[in-house]
Amino acid sequence: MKHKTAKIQDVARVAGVSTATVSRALSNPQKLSEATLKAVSEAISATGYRINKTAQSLRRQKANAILVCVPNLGNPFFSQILSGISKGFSSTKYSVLITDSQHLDQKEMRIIDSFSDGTIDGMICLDGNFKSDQLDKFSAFNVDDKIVFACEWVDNANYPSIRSDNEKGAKLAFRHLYDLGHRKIAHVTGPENNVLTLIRRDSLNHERERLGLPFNPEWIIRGDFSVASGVEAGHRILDMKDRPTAVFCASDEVAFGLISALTSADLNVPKDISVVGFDDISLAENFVPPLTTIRQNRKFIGLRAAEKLSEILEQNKELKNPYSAEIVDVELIVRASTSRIHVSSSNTY
Amino acid sequence: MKHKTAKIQDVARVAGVSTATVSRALSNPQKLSEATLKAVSEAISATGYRINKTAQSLRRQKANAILVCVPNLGNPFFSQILSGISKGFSSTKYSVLITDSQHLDQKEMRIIDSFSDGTIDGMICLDGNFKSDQLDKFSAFNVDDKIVFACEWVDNANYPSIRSDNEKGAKLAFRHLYDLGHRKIAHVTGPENNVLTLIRRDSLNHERERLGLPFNPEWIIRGDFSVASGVEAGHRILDMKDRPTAVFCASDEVAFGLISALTSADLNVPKDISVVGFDDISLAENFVPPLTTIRQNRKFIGLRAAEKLSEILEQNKELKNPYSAEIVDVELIVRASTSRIHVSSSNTY
DNA sequence: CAGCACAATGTAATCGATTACATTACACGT
DNA sequence: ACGTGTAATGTAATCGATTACATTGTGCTG
Repeated sequence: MKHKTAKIQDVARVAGVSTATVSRALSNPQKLSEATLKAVSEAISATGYRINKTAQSLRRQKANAILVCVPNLGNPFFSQILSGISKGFSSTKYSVLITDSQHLDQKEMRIIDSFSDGTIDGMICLDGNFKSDQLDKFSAFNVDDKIVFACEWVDNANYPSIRSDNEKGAKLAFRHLYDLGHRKIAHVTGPENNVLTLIRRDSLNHERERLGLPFNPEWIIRGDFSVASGVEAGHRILDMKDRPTAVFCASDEVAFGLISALTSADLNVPKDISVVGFDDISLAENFVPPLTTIRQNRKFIGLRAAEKLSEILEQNKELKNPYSAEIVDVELIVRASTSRIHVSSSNTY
Repeated sequence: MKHKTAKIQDVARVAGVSTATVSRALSNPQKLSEATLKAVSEAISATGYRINKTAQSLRRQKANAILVCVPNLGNPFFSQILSGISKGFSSTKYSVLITDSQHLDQKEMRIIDSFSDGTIDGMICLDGNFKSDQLDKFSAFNVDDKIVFACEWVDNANYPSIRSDNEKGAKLAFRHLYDLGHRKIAHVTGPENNVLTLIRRDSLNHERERLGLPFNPEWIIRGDFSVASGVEAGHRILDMKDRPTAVFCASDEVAFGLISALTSADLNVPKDISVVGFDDISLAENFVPPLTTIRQNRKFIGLRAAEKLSEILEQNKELKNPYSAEIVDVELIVRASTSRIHVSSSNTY
């Protein structure tokens, strides 16, 4: 028994009104009399009517859907953000689409296509890796004002964004190590062309200079936020003649990899080397040892990004500050992977 | 300079043909002459035409979108599956929507609504927690044949599914511990109403009985796949008078929490207690100690689920085996969290 | 060369909801 | 009693692509 689902015509017939009235009952109920409203609502129950969103979208020229562009869906870092975004849209009429931009060539054109074929109304972009010619295309196709960046962003481009206070995070991490007596502090960065890599590294270098600490270029180790790059960095550090006494990692995963490598080589964290992460992913608290790290409120960032995009899409008049970057506070979480510098491991200097 | 995007009418005018011809050029090029095809394709470039998928969907009565229902988007376990699913659909015309079913009441009706309002054509469900009355609704609304389960599934319900060989996984884990000399083997389960919990626990119990090992009901500890429940289980084990010498955990996260709790209490894993996980999430390899676990190929499961749903949605004739469960092989990955039983920790028995 | 098959293309209805504009009816002021 | 404003509702065009059916033209057969 397969019923063809009822359409607005059927409801109209059953209620004894026109389709216009049924439509109004749904979107402008205050324009109708009590009696008609009741008749329509009964007809809707009677027929089991469900609105057809495709027809509605076509007529209204609005998809009621947004896209989340994730640099790498397989990376658990993004799941919390996604969760926040999903929550932020759960009480709205928007559907949430996802796409993995990692191995997507011509990603900017794919995105533009989704806008121009009417699939999406807006986008939250967790991927800050766009070149200026790609952004120019966004402008050329008039989609640039329907994009919000979250976590990552693009420098020198006027897009609204929600992001952590990375500068403060790096500074907190560095100061924490400094306050524990560490002077030889290494840093495992993110990938080279990444805004987060830059801002965290710059903030760290700035603090180091300000405090007049020694600098050894070897101590800035290229990573890519992954566990594997942490392991790799661990091996590099083990090989150094002038070993740092503490390492600030650009992500918790890097810190895990690093600790794993150091531990396998019979070094003790934090006794021999202190390690600080960045993110405070759920496992950080129960790593061995529990990881000292900078907490980013990823779920909140996702939620706010969703709210911000909603505002933009629903706006009737101009927003006051459409292009502002909203900076979300971070927090130093001290656990057991850092400790006061051990005498034997500190060089005189 | 805001261009109204060209529609099929515009292309038709520029190419000097009818809209029908343009449409055919796009979907049935073999029906047109070389010359017209060329004219149309030139007109398309000239006008910058992009098809309007909303109009296409309305006319074709097909959304070209699928929904992935995730029990908890914030749980990194699902990110790999999502990544596989996304990859599986990346070369198709389907968009991928996501929804978090965790705190969604009437989730089955929300899903049915998405089907009947034309938002989606099919669904991949990672959430096996549906009661039979909810499934009955799926049948009543004729959407039951457009759903594929992945990882989890529903017992006694005829849905296609892709899932790991959980039975074998539990058996491999148990046998591994047995072969290392362990006889007192505990198990931290998943949440009570979960199919994975059941199948893994049953498989374990079955092996235990088969091998005639001692059973202490205390050794079956309720968990919920989370790190926190692993920590909790760790405390329970520490309090036992008759401690197990090895623990098989229903997930890697549980194993991490457990190891973390045991280590904090100055027990050594694996020397004092061996621990096996399940999943082989990316961090397992670099935990301290590296975790012995059962590898599930989550990305592959996601990919296959995508392929299976595609087949179902594109089918013209009946599929041979629409309701089959596809079982994906699992693998025991031996790392450093398990070891041969230590004499001092083994009771005579 | 009539008749027919078939290939190429056009005409117009259609998918289902929305909404500008038209109509109706009733209330109120003069 | 008549004009006028307004609330409630209806009529029909519209969003943009698809496709059943109609039409045209070409070549081939007997």
